[in-house]
Amino acid sequence: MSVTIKDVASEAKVATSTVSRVLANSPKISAETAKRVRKAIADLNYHPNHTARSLASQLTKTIGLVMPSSAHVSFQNPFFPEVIRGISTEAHKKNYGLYLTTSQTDEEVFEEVQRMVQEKRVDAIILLFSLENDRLVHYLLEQDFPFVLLGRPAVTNPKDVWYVNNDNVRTGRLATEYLTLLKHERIGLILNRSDAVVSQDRTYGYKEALAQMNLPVRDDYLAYYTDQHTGSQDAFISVMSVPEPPTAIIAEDMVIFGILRTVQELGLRVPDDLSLVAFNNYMISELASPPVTSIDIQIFELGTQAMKLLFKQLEDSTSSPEQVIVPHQLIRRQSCSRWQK
Amino acid sequence: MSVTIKDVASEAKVATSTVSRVLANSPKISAETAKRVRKAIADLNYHPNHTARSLASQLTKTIGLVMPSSAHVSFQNPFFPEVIRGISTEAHKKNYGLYLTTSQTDEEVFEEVQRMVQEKRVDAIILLFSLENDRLVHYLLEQDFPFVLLGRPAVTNPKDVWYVNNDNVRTGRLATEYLTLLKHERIGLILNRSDAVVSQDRTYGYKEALAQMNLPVRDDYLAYYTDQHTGSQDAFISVMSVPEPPTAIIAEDMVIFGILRTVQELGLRVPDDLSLVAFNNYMISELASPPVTSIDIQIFELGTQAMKLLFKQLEDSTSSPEQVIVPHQLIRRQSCSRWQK
DNA sequence: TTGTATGCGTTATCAT
DNA sequence: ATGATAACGCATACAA
Repeated sequence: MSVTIKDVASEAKVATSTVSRVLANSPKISAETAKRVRKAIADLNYHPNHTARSLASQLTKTIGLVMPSSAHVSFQNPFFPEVIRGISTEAHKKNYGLYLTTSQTDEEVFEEVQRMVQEKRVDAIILLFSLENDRLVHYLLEQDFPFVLLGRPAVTNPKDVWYVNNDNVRTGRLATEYLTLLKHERIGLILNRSDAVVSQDRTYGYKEALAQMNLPVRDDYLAYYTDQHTGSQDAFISVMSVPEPPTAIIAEDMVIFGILRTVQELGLRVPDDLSLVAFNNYMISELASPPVTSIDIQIFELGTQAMKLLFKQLEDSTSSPEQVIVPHQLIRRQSCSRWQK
Repeated sequence: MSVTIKDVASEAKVATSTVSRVLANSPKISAETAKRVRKAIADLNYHPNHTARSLASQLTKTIGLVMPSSAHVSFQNPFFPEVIRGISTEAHKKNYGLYLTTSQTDEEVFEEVQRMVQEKRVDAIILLFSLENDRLVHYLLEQDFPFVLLGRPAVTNPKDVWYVNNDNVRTGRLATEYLTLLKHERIGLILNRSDAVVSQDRTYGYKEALAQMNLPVRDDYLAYYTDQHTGSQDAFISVMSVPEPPTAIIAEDMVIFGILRTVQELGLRVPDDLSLVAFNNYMISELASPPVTSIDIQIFELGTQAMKLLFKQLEDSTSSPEQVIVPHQLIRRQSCSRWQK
């Protein structure tokens, strides 16, 4: 078998507890013995067993990452890799590990989270998405299990939960206002699954902006899709097929990309015939032709902030929940133009 | 504290070992007591502690996933989310968890892997990429630690390692041959970091195909980038700037996407002025305008196969290494046309 | 079929 | 400052 703390202890002629103290950099240890122990550790190439440590300390030093069910949100969405990169960067600094959970259905996701919690597989959880009536949030709150939500919590008392979010009512409004300033009066909005809180917030902001300009909210200018790949195309086509179709469309980058192609097939030109504003500012919106105006939401930053918030919570579990709103920014490119009928 | 196996044992008036056996579905347990124990488990809402289990059984039931350093391969590459989805699907069936490691530099990646192994944090590892002179493969081989490589191992004896791969010499050749059949004689190849084995294999296949057609291999038609975002654009521009520039380009989907835009800026048309063949067939190549001909490599399948191979290896560690080659397929779309000078 | 006892590799609590 | 020793929660060899 592999070398354990006992081997180190006997090699350095001390007790295991002493070795443990050296490992923990305990101050009350003589420089003398510390040195001897370290030498033994090096000589034997000893490395503490993580599982045994976890059991004794009751800490796994692991964070559970919960992805949305792949049935709904395509893994193709660059949001997740990027936010995980942010989380990972921060977690790494404190030697925390990342445990990833990915399931097909919402039900399976819930079960996996339940297992993580009940089996004490992780110390805390980051939910990478927020849904309306989210069982996960309720469950974790109820279990008093440390977690951070990425997105706005759709619960009765949001201040009870630690979360990181963009102000998506404002991103929705900003996209819309920008287009109305360009004299657009018929603006379509295409978003993913309607039970996503982010979709709801953006819709709300969109409606606010329209109301402010005394423009009507037309339901046939609104579409939600579930499957990003096929659904978004359908949504676009249906929105464009109504009488007096929109002169501008707002949607996520990934969707805009597909739209760009359909637009071309229809013989339309962007931005002359149709203006486009995207959310999220993935790399793709910069590379598209034409480059697409998009609202940057600082995904990496969302990740680092989430991890930071989680550490805060773990350090002092009695402290009251904190929230962070990451700023957004409209990145203007070449997909919008002034509308002249 | 939470409810343990002892609580269940006393509740059901049996020994802890009996409870443990029921949990393990041991055959030598009377239906009677099994029932009583299960009731106690349900009543107390007992769930075995994963850490304690791991320590006693010396099994973590966790697989370590090793991503390439984010400094090199952008996380934006949809390959990773998709392959992880495949791995996850298979892992889920046997109740294995996924531990994710992501680092900035190659050095950090190595250190993280070392820690995973030494601290026994995972039972096995899947390397999601393969590099030339890969320290990781050598290290894991040397440590006799179970792992599966995604890609072709660049070691002296590949048959020593369990791996899943596409035949990338053939994908490289296929892309090239397809273009030569369309009468192209000047074909550019743009790939990412030159120390990636997949890039080397595709380059090899490309050269094979050219040789077969008695076409010269021109170094100025070849370009490698490290940063996908900016580097690939530079690579394309430099390849197109040579005397007698290529009439066709082969590259990864993500890169093709950027190329498509540059092509438009240059006033060229695809496929009339330039033909394009992509590798990997990400969703993006279908949505591009025009839709891009791409070689599908079944990324999801790569993931499931990797996990299956790993399970095989864990079940019988004495068995000799196995390899799986996942088939590829040319998906023809509208980015290629016959060349007529 | 079931119970007893020991081990898994640490940390933490008492002593000294 | 250091050493014994008891947890931590479960699995398992051995007994019965």
